[in-house]
Amino acid sequence: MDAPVRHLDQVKLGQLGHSVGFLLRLAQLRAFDDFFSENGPQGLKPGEFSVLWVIARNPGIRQSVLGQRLMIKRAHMTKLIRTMEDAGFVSRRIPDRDRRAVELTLTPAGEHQVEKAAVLFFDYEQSTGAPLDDREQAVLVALLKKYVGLQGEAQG
Amino acid sequence: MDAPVRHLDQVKLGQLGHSVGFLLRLAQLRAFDDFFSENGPQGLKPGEFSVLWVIARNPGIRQSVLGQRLMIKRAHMTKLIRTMEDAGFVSRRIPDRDRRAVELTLTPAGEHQVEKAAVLFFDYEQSTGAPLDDREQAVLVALLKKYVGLQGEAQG
DNA sequence: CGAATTTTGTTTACAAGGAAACAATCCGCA
DNA sequence: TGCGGATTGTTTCCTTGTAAACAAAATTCG
Repeated sequence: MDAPVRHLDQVKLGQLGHSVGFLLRLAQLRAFDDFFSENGPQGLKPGEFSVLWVIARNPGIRQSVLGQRLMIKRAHMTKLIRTMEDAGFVSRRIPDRDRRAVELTLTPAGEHQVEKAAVLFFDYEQSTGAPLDDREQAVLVALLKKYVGLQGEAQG
Repeated sequence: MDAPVRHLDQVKLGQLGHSVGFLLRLAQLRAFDDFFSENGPQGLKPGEFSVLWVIARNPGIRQSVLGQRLMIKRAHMTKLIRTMEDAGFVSRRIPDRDRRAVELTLTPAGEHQVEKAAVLFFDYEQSTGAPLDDREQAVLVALLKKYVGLQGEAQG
């Protein structure tokens, strides 16, 4: 116990190894890495996919509501939407009732893109060597939903 | 079902609401927000704390090993360590056996800072209105550990 | 009505983090 | 010994995301 730590599994984490916040960060990085090793860097990035996916299920959704649900800040959402608009995937509409707002819908190209990407996005989660079996993964999902307050939401 | 979605809990997430990757992102943001609403923006940031904490428990740890364990990329670790060094919390030492490497230890000021911050960091997780009870939180932690491959590691 | 406040989105400036190229050192092996 | 490759850390550049100030429209409430 005298030589400096030089190997990964000698590192002592103490309480940190039991910290929800720390483990969440590691887990997210892992999920991210898994995703990118499956689906190369081509195609939609996770954030872009989630935006298109939610617009597809909620046509005409307001930009602010979309941002709140996905926890994307307004400043960032502006850039994200502009990128998707430039790519020809979403169209913006200013409603008459509230001319500050922006209502979002997918273009046909956007619809097509989401369909294609959805297969990759939702398949990799199961197929990839996720170290959890189905039961464990279900429990994890349930706990995370409760943690983030996503319980009785409309999900259809 | 005709008017555009304008309220948060009307938003339909579909499969996305059951996605581990998506939920992990939301959860991490929530944990982050919780932390910053408890402990103001003063003091150590989460990344800085984790670095100091691990150095405290593993004096002389190499910068590369620290980065691997905390999943911090080398380029970023360089900046983090420099910041901590400038703050007077960390000292760097080039060992003779391998003059590429850097061995890290805390200064007395660094030790003191970690002690002080640890209270905040580990207390907020329990105390804050975490929507999970103790049992649920324990299960969540266990599942996350398994997910990230943090099982038999030394944690003392 | 009409001034103060709030909401919505954009812009601008910045911080956090990652990718790639680089320099220095060490290791393997003929 | 010495050359090729791997490791370690740094630098530079770029992407992602945030904070703050702003503009325009809507809302509140006297």
